[in-house]
Amino acid sequence: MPKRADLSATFCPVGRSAELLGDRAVLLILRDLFFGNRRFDVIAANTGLGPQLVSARLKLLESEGVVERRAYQERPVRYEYWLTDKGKDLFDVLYAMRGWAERWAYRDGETDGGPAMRYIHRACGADVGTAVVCPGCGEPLGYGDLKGEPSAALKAEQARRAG
Amino acid sequence: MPKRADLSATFCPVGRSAELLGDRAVLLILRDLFFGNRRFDVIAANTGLGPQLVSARLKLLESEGVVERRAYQERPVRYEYWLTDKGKDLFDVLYAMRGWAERWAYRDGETDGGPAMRYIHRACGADVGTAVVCPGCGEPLGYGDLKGEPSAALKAEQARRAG
DNA sequence: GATAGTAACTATGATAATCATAGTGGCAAG
DNA sequence: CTTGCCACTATGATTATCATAGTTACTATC
Repeated sequence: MPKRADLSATFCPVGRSAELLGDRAVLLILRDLFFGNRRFDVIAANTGLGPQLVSARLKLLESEGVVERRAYQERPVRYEYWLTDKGKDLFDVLYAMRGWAERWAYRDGETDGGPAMRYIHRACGADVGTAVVCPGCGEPLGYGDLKGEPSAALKAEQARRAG
Repeated sequence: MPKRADLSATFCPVGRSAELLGDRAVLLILRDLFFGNRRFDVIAANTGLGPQLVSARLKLLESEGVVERRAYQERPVRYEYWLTDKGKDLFDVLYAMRGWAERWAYRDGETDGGPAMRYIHRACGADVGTAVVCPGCGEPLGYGDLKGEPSAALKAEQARRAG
């Protein structure tokens, strides 16, 4: 590839987002961060990405202010990666991607009846399906309002990757 | 690059979406399609992508059932690209990306006071800001419910690209 | 009827991002 | 003092991307 064209100059908001989010590695790493995986090796294993790519993307995300590197121990110094407020605010995007995939990206019989990832509204306990507004209580759904539960098939896959 | 790793095998819904959406060119083309640009050359000019990339991605989107190619004239045969239902359902993702960028991706003074792209709820006329539920009437917002109006700066940029 | 124009692509070659695999540095535990 | 853990960096083959130019199939103008 040549140097990838720079979109940060555009005034279009989708273009600006695409500059960061139009990258498979970035999306997968963000997914893991939202899932609560904060360690380098865990992210690398679970995304299936090589360490070089993970390293490059985490640096990028940090420079964009989406991710923050925190030492969780000295001697030897070890780091974890945490989402900043700007990063947490990307939840809506990932949640929309998940909703679309649940509706369109699975063949019949591929999931065990339900969605690949089930979300429960913490406030009222309702299964929200793929809605952006809780079907139980009508509240808008954002980061922190939801509790995710992977299906059996997804759990098995994650266990396989970690192992 | 080597052959890009295949994510379509994963059970994770974000992974499946990322397989298609984790690509700058795909996102930009989708943006244009939602904007109502359906002609090859218009899309190429407005996205700034080379014709080869546009061609490859439109073929991909068509094979994924997101886009449909329709002849709008015979002799010579000319095609337009239309979003399918599966494609239109991606609106939530692009809208979430736009919302995030409006909140985080502009420096002060870069936009002329308002957002780069303003959305009005057709049903009640309210400016929805970056909300997923109309702040005026409380209805959830989806594709077709909104009317977009680019800011002066964004309009100027689009005119420049088209010219 | 030769030339110019339009729309939707395809062809070519240089560049650089990606993957797989292996290796490094700092430290603790056995 | 060897093994293991964790967070990376280094290397080399592969291939996607960009910029630019060219092609195809017509219609319209001179």
